[in-house]
Amino acid sequence: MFEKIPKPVARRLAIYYRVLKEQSKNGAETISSSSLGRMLDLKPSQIRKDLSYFGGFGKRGTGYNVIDLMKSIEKILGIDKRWNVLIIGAGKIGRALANYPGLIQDGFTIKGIVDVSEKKIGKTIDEHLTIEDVAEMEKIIRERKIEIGVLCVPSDVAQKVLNSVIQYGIKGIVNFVPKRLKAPKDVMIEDVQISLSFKALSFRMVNSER
Amino acid sequence: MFEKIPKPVARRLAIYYRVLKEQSKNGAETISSSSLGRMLDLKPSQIRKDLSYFGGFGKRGTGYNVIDLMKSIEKILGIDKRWNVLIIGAGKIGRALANYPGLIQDGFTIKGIVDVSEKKIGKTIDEHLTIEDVAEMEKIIRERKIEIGVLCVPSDVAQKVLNSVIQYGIKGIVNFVPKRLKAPKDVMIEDVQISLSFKALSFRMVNSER
DNA sequence: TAGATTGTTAATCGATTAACAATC
DNA sequence: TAGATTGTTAATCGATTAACAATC
Repeated sequence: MFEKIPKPVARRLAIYYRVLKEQSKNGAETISSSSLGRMLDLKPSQIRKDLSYFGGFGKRGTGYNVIDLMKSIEKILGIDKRWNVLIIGAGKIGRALANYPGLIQDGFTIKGIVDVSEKKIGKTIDEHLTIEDVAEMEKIIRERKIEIGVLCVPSDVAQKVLNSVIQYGIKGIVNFVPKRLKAPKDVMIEDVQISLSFKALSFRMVNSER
Repeated sequence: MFEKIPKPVARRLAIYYRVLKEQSKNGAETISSSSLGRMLDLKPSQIRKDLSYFGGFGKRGTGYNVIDLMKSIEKILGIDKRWNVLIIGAGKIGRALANYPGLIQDGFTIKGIVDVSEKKIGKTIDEHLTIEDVAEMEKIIRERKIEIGVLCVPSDVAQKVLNSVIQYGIKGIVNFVPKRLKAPKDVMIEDVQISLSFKALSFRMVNSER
């Protein structure tokens, strides 16, 4: 029924979305695949193909209506609704994400942040989120209808913590832990591995003559 | 002369490196592509192929010597030396990275963090890094021989800041700004786009039936 | 109608994988 | 020698791109 969608497409849609949002603020009414391509250094045909997996959003001769396409991509990406998010681990990264405006703006609501450390529990982040006890996690997940967990715990406990949150019903994980985690296939994991990006950069800097 | 190396290889090497480091701590002496593959959910042939771009590191019948392979990958990735890093922008993300242990351990030395805000300049992060004035950036980059800049500034000034640091001689950028930045091709940019990962997760959660 | 731009097909390019001879 | 595992080739798979008819 559906044509298979290449993996890189989702991320590119999110990139198109970002540009469209910006363009709509600037008052642009329409945009063509070639102008979008120029802004993003992508081939126009790739943009058209990416969109074509989900429908025909453009008008021949004119291009795409900025607002309409933005709304359509919002639906495709599932950010036309808000997702309830729990941050697990109040270390540096966890706390930095707690009020990350990029997330809050685009459909993600941080409903809580938990940690094990006595010292951290009870502390407030930017006057509106209080670090809670990880022991309360099950209750928090169920009562606040948490759908996405952001894993920012030490590597050695990551798999254990993941197993718990999955038991409590979470279906999506953004994983900041530098470790391959196992989960049932109905649980989606997206890895954000900052230190891999640094190493990839190092590699490119060292091997750039090739 | 050299066979072209597929883009995903650098990141996988960094992943192999992580596992090898772990394994060497556990006292493992050798590892085979199939056991590594099992741990990482990768095909053994992919691992062997990835390594083969850079040499023959294994011994037939036995596998790879853990320490030797680790050292070899360190060289390939360019993390056998230390890189001097400047964090540009002392917002949440910038400050979180300032003492990120994952970086410090694996070859990256944070030599400074700068910001424009009067309020932030002079403040100390974790008792060992002081936020400096972005006006000092040129001096800092030249004197401390900064090679890598970590861009954590607001989107609207990102390209301008990037242009400056490139002028000051920086050759590598880890970009946390959600924007496509332009740079001469001898300057390497690695994008870390956290909000794209959240959107990609949302996409997968919504479209998982497909 | 003429010009612009889409949506889609088919060709190309790039990455992964299976298979197996080489060899420890 | 027999068993294990590499390094490498060739086949397969997946993603991108060019090309163009359709159509606004």
